[in-house]
This record gives sequence, structure tokens and C-alpha cells, in this order.
Amino acid sequence: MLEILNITKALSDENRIRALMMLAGGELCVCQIIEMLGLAPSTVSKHMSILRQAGLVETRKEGRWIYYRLADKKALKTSEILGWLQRHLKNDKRILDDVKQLRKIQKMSKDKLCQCYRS
Amino acid sequence: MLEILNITKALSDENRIRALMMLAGGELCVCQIIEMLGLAPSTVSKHMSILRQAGLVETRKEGRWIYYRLADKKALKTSEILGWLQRHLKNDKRILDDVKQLRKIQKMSKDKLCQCYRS
DNA sequence: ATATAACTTCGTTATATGACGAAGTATAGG
DNA sequence: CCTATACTTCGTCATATAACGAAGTTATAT
Repeated sequence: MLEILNITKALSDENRIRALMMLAGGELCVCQIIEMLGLAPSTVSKHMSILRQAGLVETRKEGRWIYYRLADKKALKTSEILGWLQRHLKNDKRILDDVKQLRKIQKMSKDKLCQCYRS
Repeated sequence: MLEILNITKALSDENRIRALMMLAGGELCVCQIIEMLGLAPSTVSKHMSILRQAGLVETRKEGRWIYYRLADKKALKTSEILGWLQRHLKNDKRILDDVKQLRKIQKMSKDKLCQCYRS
């Protein structure tokens, strides 16, 4: 039950759903997600850790960068839900706008993106 | 997005998930759900209204009694999720215990059950 | 008509959650 | 080493949510 609740609670926030939908297009660096959501780094970090706790995303570390990706499809509990989300949100206005913005972000240099950390 | 969020938020509470799982066995009167969850009538009423808002359950009125049941299977958004819940919780300890208790409750008279309303 | 019964709605309170900035951690570069 | 960078963790505050009891609503019973 706790496992299921962790998943449903993770999905009960709009920003976390937006992040998941963006990851459907492939792994993203934290700084890209920060730019996409327009939230403080610490806030995004917390969101991603909740998604990770729920088993919805996995991480990969490469030097100073951390990349997030959707969890492995072999994990039924989560992959079924992720599929459900994608089916029912792929035409959502908000998500379509996000995808558009994401394309721009992916063309930006790491340097420019990571300015979000500088005070 | 709002529709999806309404669903995921509705599912992000243990008591609401318990109620849904009990309804998988067929419609229930509010007083039966109250007895099952062991919560105040007003609390249960709120929970059920949240599930209804999300489109996860439907109601039927019969005299002074109100019966809740799972939403129609034709509503894909919700029926897919309800199926997911049932698949992954059917062997959950908490839910199995609830089912056992529900059997006892279903043998009780309405009079006895509805004592939950009397101060 | 009045009372009782089966809910629901409202108002309140305690706890959970989401947001931020400041401080902490780990890695790359000089 | 030492500094800067790319995060994460911690502490705090504002808002959202879950719980309850009291009051309101609708329908049966007398």
C-alpha cells in the first residue's frame, strides 16, 4: 500500500507531472528541468527526489551533472502509470507548450542554463 | 491537466484508496463505508465527494440512503487507473483485512450500522 | 405537521506539502 | 590544495488537506 501511495502522491502535483512528461522525450539534466519548470533549484531537486522515491524516475551521474530519466519499463507498477499519463496528457495544452519550450532549452548551452544556480 | 490532477489527488490518500478497493466488490451504502474506514461521517462524506469529483465513483439515491459504486468502465481515464489499483493492491495486507471486515459489515443490519450517526 | 434518520456542508484545528534561500556535498579545473 | 560549479539538504514560511463536531438538507415515518 505504501508503495502505491508513494506513487499516487508523487503524481498529485502538477509540476512533477510536467517533469515526467518532459522526460518521456528522453533523459534531462537537472538544470534543464529547472529552466522548464521555472522553479528554484532546491524546489526542483525536492520534486525529483519524490519522483525517485516513488520509483518513477532513475538517475545517472556524469561528472558534476545529474541526469534524470523515466524508470525502466520492466517495473510494471510505474510503467503502467507512466503510460496512462502519457496517453491522457499528450494533447494537453500545458504539456504541448512545455514540449515547445523544452526544444528551445535543449538548444541552449549548459553554461547559459546553469546560470540558474548563480546568485 | 486539471482532470488528471483531480484523479491523482483523489488517489493520494490511503482512506480513499481503501474505499475504492472495497467498492470493487460492488456498490456500498455510505454507512457501510463509514463503518469500514472507522472515520466520522462528515469525513467520509468529504472523501467520497472528492472521489466523485474525480469521476472515480458514481452515486445512486434510494430513499434516505446513498449508494456509491465505481465509475462506469466506459470512462477510460478512470477505469484504467482503477484496474491498475486493483491489480497492484489485491494482495495488500491492509486491503485483505478490509475485505474480511467488509464481509462482517455486510451481514449487519442497516439499523446497527447507522448508529454511527447517533450522538 | 413534526420528528427522526441518513447523509452533506460548514467552520475550526492540526498536520502535510510546496515554495524559497542559506548552507552542505561532491566533482572538475587551475 | 583551493575555488567554482552543479546539485542536494535543511530550516522556515505560507498554503492545502484531513480530521472532527455542529448545523443544514432531504426523505421517510408517525
